[in-house]
Amino acid sequence: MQQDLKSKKTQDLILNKSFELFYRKGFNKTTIPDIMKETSLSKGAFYHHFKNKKEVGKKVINGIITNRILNGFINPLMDYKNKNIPELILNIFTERIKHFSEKEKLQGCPANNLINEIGCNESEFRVLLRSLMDNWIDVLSKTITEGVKAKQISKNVNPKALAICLIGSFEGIRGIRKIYDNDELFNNYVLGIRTYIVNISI
Amino acid sequence: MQQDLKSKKTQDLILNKSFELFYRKGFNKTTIPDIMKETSLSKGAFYHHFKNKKEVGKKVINGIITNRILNGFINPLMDYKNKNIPELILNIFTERIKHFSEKEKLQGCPANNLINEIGCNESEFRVLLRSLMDNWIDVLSKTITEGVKAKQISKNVNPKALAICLIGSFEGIRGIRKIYDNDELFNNYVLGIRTYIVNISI
DNA sequence: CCTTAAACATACGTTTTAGTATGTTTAATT
DNA sequence: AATTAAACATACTAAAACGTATGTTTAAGG
Repeated sequence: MQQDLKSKKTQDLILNKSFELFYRKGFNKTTIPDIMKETSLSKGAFYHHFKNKKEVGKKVINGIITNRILNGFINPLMDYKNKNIPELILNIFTERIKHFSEKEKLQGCPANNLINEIGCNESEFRVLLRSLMDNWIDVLSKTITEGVKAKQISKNVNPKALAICLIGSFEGIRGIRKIYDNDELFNNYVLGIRTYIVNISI
Repeated sequence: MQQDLKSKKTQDLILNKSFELFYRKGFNKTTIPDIMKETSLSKGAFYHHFKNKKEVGKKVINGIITNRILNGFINPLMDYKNKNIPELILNIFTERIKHFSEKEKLQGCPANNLINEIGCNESEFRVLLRSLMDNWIDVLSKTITEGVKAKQISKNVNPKALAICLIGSFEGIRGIRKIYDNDELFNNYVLGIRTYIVNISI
């Protein structure tokens, strides 16, 4: 049974380092030798545990990347009870952005990077990324619906449309931020979204 | 002098086909043999006219990609006189999206693709893409400012913040759309942005 | 017309990468 | 303790890519 643990540990090491490399260099620019250097393992180890880079990519999406979105942006939406929902949304989409690390500012969103790099070319990645996005959109829509029900948000608002605009703008800005060196873009984004949210709040 | 014309013609051919390939497969996945196959030219021709793929990339950004943004999204903002500016903005950011070709829906925005694929890793690309974005943000901000002056847009609106939110959401949505097969995302985006614009219009 | 240089094409050398095959070590089982 | 299989390491093959070097054709100029 201890062997299973060791196996799991090396697999996780490979997945974690692969994620870091995908995030930093992009999926296509990351080679298996790159991963080996980063893990200090050998090619034999890699091909013993994985079929190829694509399989690693799929597991990274389903594991690390999905968990990042879940922990950072979906789960915080779940416990909306006893909270002001416009405020909750502002917290998630604007307050949080102010505390991003330099790496997160410079390298954007791992999910969005993958979507843009290979979204339309790798059917298996597409499916995984899509269900991730579907889930995010769904949960956010439902939260907004609760906000409307609670009369905290104008009933003229289409919840799914708002959800998609929030997520889309967030990801778009995180992408564009990658070519800048300062926080002006983020600051303006925060301002613009706040105006939007304030205008639809009751 | 006819030789100059021919040279220009082959260079343009290489640049155009390269753009198509970058757009379809991504910059990193596109190889020089790919470009040669597409142009029906030889490697000799390529290296006679260009130093390497990176130089082609820079010229594609400065030429084709910049012109696409200029023609499609910046120049239409220029002649705002005698026009309702909220309406003009809605036209550019929402009406136009409805008439995108299948390719444009599936492959996203060439500029945004590049930004996300190599934005933080290729300093020379960064600079070019940034000045492109700076220009877009600037012109849109000024147009919005005119809208405020003309009392068509609420004076509570921060023009640059709105500009950045519009562009960011537009690019973000064009990216996410790449993993979907239908227009639902676009339709919801259009709804959400319309709500925003209507709310700040006078 | 002849020379020369530009506009290509072809062939080659080198490096990189994916993937495999085979060897070695480590841990579990009998 | 011996066996066996998993967990690696090392060595190798084949393919692809970049870039160059060299050959050939085409067009311009004297």
